[in-house]
Amino acid sequence: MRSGAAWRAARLVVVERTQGPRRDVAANRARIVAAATTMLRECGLNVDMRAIAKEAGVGVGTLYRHFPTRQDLVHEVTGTDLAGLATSGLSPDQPAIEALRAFFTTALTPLVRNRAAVDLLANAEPAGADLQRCLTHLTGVGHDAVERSRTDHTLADDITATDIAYQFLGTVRILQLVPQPDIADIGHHVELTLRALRRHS
Amino acid sequence: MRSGAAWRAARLVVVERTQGPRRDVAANRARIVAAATTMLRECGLNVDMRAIAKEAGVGVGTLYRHFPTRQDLVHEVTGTDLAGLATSGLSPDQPAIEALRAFFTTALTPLVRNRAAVDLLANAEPAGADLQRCLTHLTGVGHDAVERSRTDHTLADDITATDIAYQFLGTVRILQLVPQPDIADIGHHVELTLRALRRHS
DNA sequence: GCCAAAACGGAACATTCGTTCCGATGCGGT
DNA sequence: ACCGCATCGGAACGAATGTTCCGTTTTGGC
Repeated sequence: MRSGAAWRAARLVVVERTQGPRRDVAANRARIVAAATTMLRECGLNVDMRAIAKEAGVGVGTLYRHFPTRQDLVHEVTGTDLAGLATSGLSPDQPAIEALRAFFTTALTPLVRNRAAVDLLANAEPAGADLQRCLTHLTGVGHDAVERSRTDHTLADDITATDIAYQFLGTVRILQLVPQPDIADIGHHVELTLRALRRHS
Repeated sequence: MRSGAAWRAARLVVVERTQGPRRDVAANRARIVAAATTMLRECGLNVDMRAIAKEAGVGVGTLYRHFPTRQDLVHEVTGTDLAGLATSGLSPDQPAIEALRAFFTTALTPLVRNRAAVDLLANAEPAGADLQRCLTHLTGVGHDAVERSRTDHTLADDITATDIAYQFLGTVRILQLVPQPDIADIGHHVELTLRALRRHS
């Protein structure tokens, strides 16, 4: 046990951090994010944290200091790829059906190259928090589309906002099943989904 | 250690089993299947084997003697509920689109009350053996439908057998997301799916 | 009732994976 | 160059879960 005098001497060296984080901290964080991005994209949500740490060239302790839980890391990485879904809505000045086509295509295109993001939407437990948040946003978009269709009548009358949200997630699942989907596959399956929603004279 | 004479005496009692399994064996197997059916239906694929054994009133050892791996048990139980999918095809003497409606409805109705079966189809890894087998059967049905449509022209021209299989699985995912789906929900979402496949004059 | 084989129960083992802990390391201010 | 503290690496922990093993119990033919 240290004496009181020793404590006082030690305290003299206490220093305020003048600015920013240490250089190695920032570098490690960047390497972790880079490694996690690559591995989550390629392997899906179920990647071992140890594997990510190893790929990043750091210890698991370092990984957990930056991202206390697995979910924190997943959010950091999938946030980018889900942005097209989370931030965008229907562009104005278009019929409802065309706006939905644009929304679906824009949201799905970056998704299909990211297994983690697809897993998040296609395989998550129906009660999961992430999926619920996503459903809320999608239902909001669906609501806008139904509203818009009240003037342009491009959607079938029996389509609800919820239907649109579910159809989106069903399309995500379908694209997860297509091996190595390309732009044409996305276009085709979006087209089929739109036929389910569109008004047919 | 036993003497040689004792061994010989012991061997005299060896007897051929005249017929059938022991009574308790059959009873235990039945109880295991019953418990597993209930729990898998209600809780989905991720039920603890210990919980199934406990529910059945047997030890885990007994469970594993009857079903060496979890998959064996799952197959035993979901087989019944997937039968409508695995065994049935398109009924004859109907336009392709009507036959598909009947097939989808018949296959989906028993499914939605069985979380394990839904998990198997809606959340399985795209590369999983179970899903691949299912896809094969669905594609076969899809092929028949496309073929039939060559004479009755009730499906859109650009629909392929694969599209039909994917649309079915997309619908399973949608019904998994609907909270407590009833017959009306199944009918509605099947109807939407059929609009994606049907020819629109 | 006796006994050996069959079946049983459930503790123990093995593996996986998220997370925590702590002694070693090295950055940065003096 | 020194030294305290932030940071590091990775062993260790704990929980969940599939599977095995073995001492005990039950069954059924004699």
